[in-house]
Amino acid sequence: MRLSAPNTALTLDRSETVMNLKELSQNLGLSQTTVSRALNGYPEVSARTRQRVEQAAKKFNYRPSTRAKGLATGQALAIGHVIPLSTKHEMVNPIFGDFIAGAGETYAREGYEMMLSIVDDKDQEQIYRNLKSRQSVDGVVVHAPRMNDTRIPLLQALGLPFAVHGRASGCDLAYTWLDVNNRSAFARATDYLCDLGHRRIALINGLEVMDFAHRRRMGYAASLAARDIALDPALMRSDEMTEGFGYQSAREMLGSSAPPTAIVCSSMISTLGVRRAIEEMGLKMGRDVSVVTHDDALSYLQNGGDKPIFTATRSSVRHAGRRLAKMLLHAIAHPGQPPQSELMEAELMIGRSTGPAPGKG
Amino acid sequence: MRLSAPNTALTLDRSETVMNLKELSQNLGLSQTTVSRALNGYPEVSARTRQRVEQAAKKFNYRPSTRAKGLATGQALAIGHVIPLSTKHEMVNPIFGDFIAGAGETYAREGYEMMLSIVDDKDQEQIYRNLKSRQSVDGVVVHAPRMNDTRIPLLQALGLPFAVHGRASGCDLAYTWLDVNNRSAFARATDYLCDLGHRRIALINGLEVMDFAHRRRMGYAASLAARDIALDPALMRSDEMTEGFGYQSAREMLGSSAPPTAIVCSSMISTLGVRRAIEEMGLKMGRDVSVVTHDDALSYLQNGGDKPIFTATRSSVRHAGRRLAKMLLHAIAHPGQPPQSELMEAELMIGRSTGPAPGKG
DNA sequence: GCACCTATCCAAAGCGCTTTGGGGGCTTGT
DNA sequence: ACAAGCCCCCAAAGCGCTTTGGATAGGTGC
Repeated sequence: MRLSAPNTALTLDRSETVMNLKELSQNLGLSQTTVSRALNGYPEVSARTRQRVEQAAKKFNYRPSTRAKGLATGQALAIGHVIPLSTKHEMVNPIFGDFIAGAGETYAREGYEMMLSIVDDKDQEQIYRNLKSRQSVDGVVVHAPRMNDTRIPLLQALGLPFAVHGRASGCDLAYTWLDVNNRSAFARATDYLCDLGHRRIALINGLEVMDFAHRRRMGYAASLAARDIALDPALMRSDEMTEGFGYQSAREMLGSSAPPTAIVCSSMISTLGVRRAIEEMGLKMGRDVSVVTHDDALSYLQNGGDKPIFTATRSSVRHAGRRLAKMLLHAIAHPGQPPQSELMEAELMIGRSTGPAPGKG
Repeated sequence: MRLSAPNTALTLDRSETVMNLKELSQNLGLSQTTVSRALNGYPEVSARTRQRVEQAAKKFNYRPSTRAKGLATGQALAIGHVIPLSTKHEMVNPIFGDFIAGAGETYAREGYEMMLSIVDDKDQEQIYRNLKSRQSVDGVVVHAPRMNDTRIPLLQALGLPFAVHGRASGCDLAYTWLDVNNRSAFARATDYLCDLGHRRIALINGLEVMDFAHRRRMGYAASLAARDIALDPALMRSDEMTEGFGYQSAREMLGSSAPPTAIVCSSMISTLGVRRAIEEMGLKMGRDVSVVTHDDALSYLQNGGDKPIFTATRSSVRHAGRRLAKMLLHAIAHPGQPPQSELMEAELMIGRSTGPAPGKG
């Protein structure tokens, strides 16, 4: 016997069937053409008729089938997000949640859907070809671009509209992108530490095949170079930004014979590991070791308010999602126009994790 | 004047055009029927012809249009994931990334696509009705069920196949679900602490309108009750599981006149905040304060290997994603069958964050 | 009163696929 | 040699929508 919840009793029967345009128009005694036009805001329909149609549509809970509409119009009203899966740790970048939440807001507002594929690097090309030839999306967002990323020329060749979250150094094509100014952010972070008297400044970075990580290192290096501080390979680490990586790196570097007095770290998550290492070693963050991190403003990892825990270069990845989605939809709606791009400056927020270099206060 | 039609724009070579069945079959000198059958593995096609067709399809990079195929078959070959956005902090649950990575694996293997909507609670019902009437998905995954969750009867009434990640207490309908045994996990965690001599054990829990959080508290309470330890409201917190919440709660409770000697925490993220509080107060985790957390085995937050940092009840949310996706696809493929469900036991991993109660070692 | 608009509405042709209902050839059995 | 039986293949209908190219009716101007 089927149990019935409060309001389901009557709906169970009719519920399985979905009303279509034909039925709706028969119901109204109108042609499909007129009903379609009424609902899509065409002018060839009298106000009275339009109102009747809209009421009936609401009453019968009618909404056009995406598939049929797409087939007829040639649009998918969907955007694909292809999220690369880091093969090494099978890691899904923790920022995707927030980025996608931002993008999703925009899509919802514009009537688009979001299609997600999480794929291994080796399958990337196939996926894009699939998306194109199956025509399941009107465009795609490229996540986590690498240096000389091959996806960009591929998408351009395929003629599938796309927008990149970040940029790809070494790729001189024109395309739609939105990026944080990683270079200047990390230069400023390093400058700030230098100004506090630090000379041995470590960099705990993401994988440097990733474009953002490469740019961050450039910024870091430029800042040190400007003060004639030589780069010390022993103070530079680069890997996937897990908590464990931050811990491990900090632990090793701080335990070495020539430890850094400050650390610049590429991710809040890794920074949590850095803090763990610092405290485990009986040091005090902000006094014995200064830390600057990059903060993507993730919803579950707020870096304090007035007095942030960490000094950080801050840029909301969620906001980036919203913006980039808009840019892509714009590009899709105006195919002729040259691609837009946007470079956002991160703000340097001074928190409690930095202080004068030991012995220089 | 009409602007350049879609395929005449700045057409980079041939790329803009996508081959369709008609062209492919003309190219082969076969009917669409035969080509379609050849590609879909029907037996009415000779091996030789099938091979010819497959080769041509590969050569021309032909793949059937999802829309057209869906329209013809009535299937969407897509699953919807509707992710509720916590209105309070606009927070996207950090476990979604890993869950979705797991589910995505299954979908990819079975030829399904994943459709994501991130929506405010108030729009939930509309979204599900939309998904149903637009027929854009064959089924949906319900995330983050609450107690007496209204989505379950709604989906049942709509006749849209669904699977729930978790369960909804108070909902006595039969439906497909997969859950961790939260109650037993937290009972065991609490038992373990009690066995170590702890009597003042705090609970830092998720929002208790969420079903999982409610069950966890039940487990915690049952364990204490079994030892005649009274519940102390001052030791129980419940909110969204951010790092800040963990910090705040631990800070306040540990700083009170009757502090806990142990803490059970519902999330690794919050636990990082708990650790921060502990260390900031000059206490030592595992000696002054014991901590047990629940570990969803997120890819970027590994809890050590042989000697985990945290004692934890562990259950891979990614594995849950894989499994639940399979169960949903099964339900879709076999509409008549009664719903499956699966209760996974979390394993209790002993780490370095727990030790005998102070003064009882 | 007649030609001419304008305002509304409609029938029918696709969109690209699957699937039904045949229908030619070629092999068998007798 | 003829009918039956297969094996392969095809033409055409249909999925639910949009859109083209009229058609109809009522109002206008002369």
